[in-house]
Amino acid sequence: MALPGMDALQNGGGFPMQKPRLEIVEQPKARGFRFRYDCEGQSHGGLPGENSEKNRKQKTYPTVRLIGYRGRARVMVSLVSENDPPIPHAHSIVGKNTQDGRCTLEMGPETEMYAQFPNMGILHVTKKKVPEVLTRRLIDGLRVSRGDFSGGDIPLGHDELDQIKSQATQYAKTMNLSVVRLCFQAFLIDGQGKFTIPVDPVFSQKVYDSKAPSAGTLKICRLDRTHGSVKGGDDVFLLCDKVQKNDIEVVFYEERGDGSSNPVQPWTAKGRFGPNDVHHQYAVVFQTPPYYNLAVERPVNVLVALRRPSDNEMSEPKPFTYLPQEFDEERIGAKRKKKLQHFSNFFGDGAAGFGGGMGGTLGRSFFGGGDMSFGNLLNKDNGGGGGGGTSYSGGAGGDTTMYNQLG
Amino acid sequence: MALPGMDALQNGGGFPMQKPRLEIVEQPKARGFRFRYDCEGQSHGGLPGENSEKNRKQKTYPTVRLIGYRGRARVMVSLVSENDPPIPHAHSIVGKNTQDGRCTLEMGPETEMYAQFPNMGILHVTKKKVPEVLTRRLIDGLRVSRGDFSGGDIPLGHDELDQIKSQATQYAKTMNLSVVRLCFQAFLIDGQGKFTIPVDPVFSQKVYDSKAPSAGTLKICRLDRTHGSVKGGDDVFLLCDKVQKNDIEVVFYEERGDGSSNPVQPWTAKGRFGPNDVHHQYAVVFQTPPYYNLAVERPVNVLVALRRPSDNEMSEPKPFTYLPQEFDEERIGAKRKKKLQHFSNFFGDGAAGFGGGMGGTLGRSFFGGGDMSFGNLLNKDNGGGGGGGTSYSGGAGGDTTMYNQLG
DNA sequence: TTATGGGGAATCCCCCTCG
DNA sequence: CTATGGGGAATCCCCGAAC
Repeated sequence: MALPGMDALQNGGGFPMQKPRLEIVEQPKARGFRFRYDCEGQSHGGLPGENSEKNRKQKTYPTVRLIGYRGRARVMVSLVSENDPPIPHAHSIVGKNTQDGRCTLEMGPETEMYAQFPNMGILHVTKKKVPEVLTRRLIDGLRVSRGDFSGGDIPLGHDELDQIKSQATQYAKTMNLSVVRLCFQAFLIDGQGKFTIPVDPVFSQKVYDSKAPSAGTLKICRLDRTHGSVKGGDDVFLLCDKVQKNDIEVVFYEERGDGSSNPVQPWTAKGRFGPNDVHHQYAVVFQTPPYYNLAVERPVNVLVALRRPSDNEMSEPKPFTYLPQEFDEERIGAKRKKKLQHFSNFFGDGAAGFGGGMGGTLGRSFFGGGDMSFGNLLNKDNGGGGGGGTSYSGGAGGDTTMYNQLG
Repeated sequence: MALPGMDALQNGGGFPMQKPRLEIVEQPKARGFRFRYDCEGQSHGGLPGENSEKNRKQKTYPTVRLIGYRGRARVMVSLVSENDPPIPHAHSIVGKNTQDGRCTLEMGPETEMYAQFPNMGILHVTKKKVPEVLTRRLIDGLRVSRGDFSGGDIPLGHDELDQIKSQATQYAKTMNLSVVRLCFQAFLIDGQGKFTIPVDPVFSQKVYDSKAPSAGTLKICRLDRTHGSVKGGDDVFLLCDKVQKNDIEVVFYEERGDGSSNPVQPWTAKGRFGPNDVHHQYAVVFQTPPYYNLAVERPVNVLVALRRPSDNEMSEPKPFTYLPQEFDEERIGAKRKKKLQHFSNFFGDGAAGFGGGMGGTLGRSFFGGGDMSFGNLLNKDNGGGGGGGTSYSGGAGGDTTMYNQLG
């Protein structure tokens, strides 16, 4: 009788042997999920799948499928850095079937070689503990790379330990704690009934901590007016979810509903405001940009949305209507003015604003090639600067001189 | 030669002996000063005096004066609980001349028996450390009460220590960390040149941590309109400093400038909104209340302010102008309506679906164009149609049940 | 009730501005 | 540059609706 693994690898026999591989059939939802600190307790909901329906049913969860193999296998999910090469992330996966920050499930023919991961919470490690946790992760990785699946400690020389610690400290400095990717690794069962035969890992799309100021979901909650002159310059108060004053824009654009493949670049323009018009991260006071065609004779429906330059995220749009100039003038024309003069001494005040912008990036290098073996972890090459050396710069140099739009 | 203390106590001799007492000649400023955590470092400015001018010079600081005595004395300031009986507060005074949370200065004839305390910072202890700090304070107090001014440890029995700890734990439970009072204690010099003769302590008014959500200074930063109909019901977007949604009101009132002693209770009314109209603590969307006299024929200037019911604090007011009804009607009258018909196909059905919940009634909301002389006087009209009954429900099903005012 | 979600309090960090 | 101030990030706590 053939070993189960080999049998499966031959795909039932007859076909040329196909290398088993993991496929992500449901990505984790990129935005809207909140990483939780240890102190918050667990059970605040699991990371949903990309196609999860927010409101009612239709909950989905990250799911992988093993292709080119039929038999027992174990799938392990862990967290890795947002950028390649993937390095273990300091955050942990918590919830059912988790241990040491990873979540492990078994799959087999009875699950059609699918593995779905509901109930994965992401535990947000505190900044202070990042080096400590990373050290542990590196040691774990090293052990596994040596073929030791025991989960126990492994003997490390002083040099090795020091090296790992310094490496962890290095990683800690640049690790972005508001983004992770899921790393799925499968192990096929071997002749001794142990899951030791590794399949190449696959990495999910990025998952952003919804509580992070730089990654939260953009949302326009309220607008104090939904109509304005084609000439622009109307003040609008916009209430929103948390934004950052140097990384937010108000975008006006026209919907192109006349054909899904319309090649015409639609009109867009930015509301005009400065960092000081962003009120405590929750409101923006801006002036409407002019519509591109001042001569329209009928109201024009366009859309307004928030946009975050640093990652190009956009909010759901809200409708806005541009009113023709003529329309305008009729209202504020001669007759009106006469009336107003009458009371003119009672009024007089207003507001204005400016603009700003910024960004941030990340880069890193480590973890041999694209594969997850930690083997070269301790090799000589980690001192050399050759290669990725950029560090996170988000937040520093504010900018009060650049206008989002000057008119 | 008489002892200096006794001499002084007799006030130069001749007069009947007057018991020396401390008098607070400059109270600490009650609001606007921020308590700082240890981790924030010191030197963020000292607690100012009540009459300190915010902007430029004219800085004042808490000051006491010793009455009924002329000679050397030591004045010690410490923090005590907001309510009587005063118990030592867990926060500390930090800065110059401070030790163990207290600030000590000497005074004498050369200072006219005044002592001014500039540069007192208030160190905000963390919640976790409150019991520990209070224990220390109680022990210190006990030592002093035993006449031991050494500052060292004193022998305590097990029972005593336990008692103190339990007392401290008790206090810790109810201590309000966002309010303190200053406790001024003077000690006159004795025959041995030591400051051991106590004078009755005096307590300042309450000092509130400006960073505490329940005690911060109320401030209206921006209003999206400063004019509305005497009939009320106009939507106003108000941007403010941090408020709490269940402890905030928008108050309209008329200034009574016709005599400082006018006994007439002036008109006041409250803006109408629910907790859900308080946007993340930094904005309030409310409807104007009607003016008491709907028949006025000229605009009326009133004031709007934020008010916190829990402590009756009010913000600086902003002006608001009520416009006569007639004024209103002229603008939205028959002539206008005709014009609208012209564009009616752009709205109505489209408007409803399109609007996505922004402001219910579209009828008048077209007329948003900038009226030059009136600013945005007539722009914000979505509350208009429904006789004030409509609540703003932008997007997310606002709370329409609890109103500050239903009128 | 226990998952699930979310607002905001308590704590901490760091920037700008004004001499 | 420190003194003085202030915004907001990181961490933590807890409530109210949905099961």
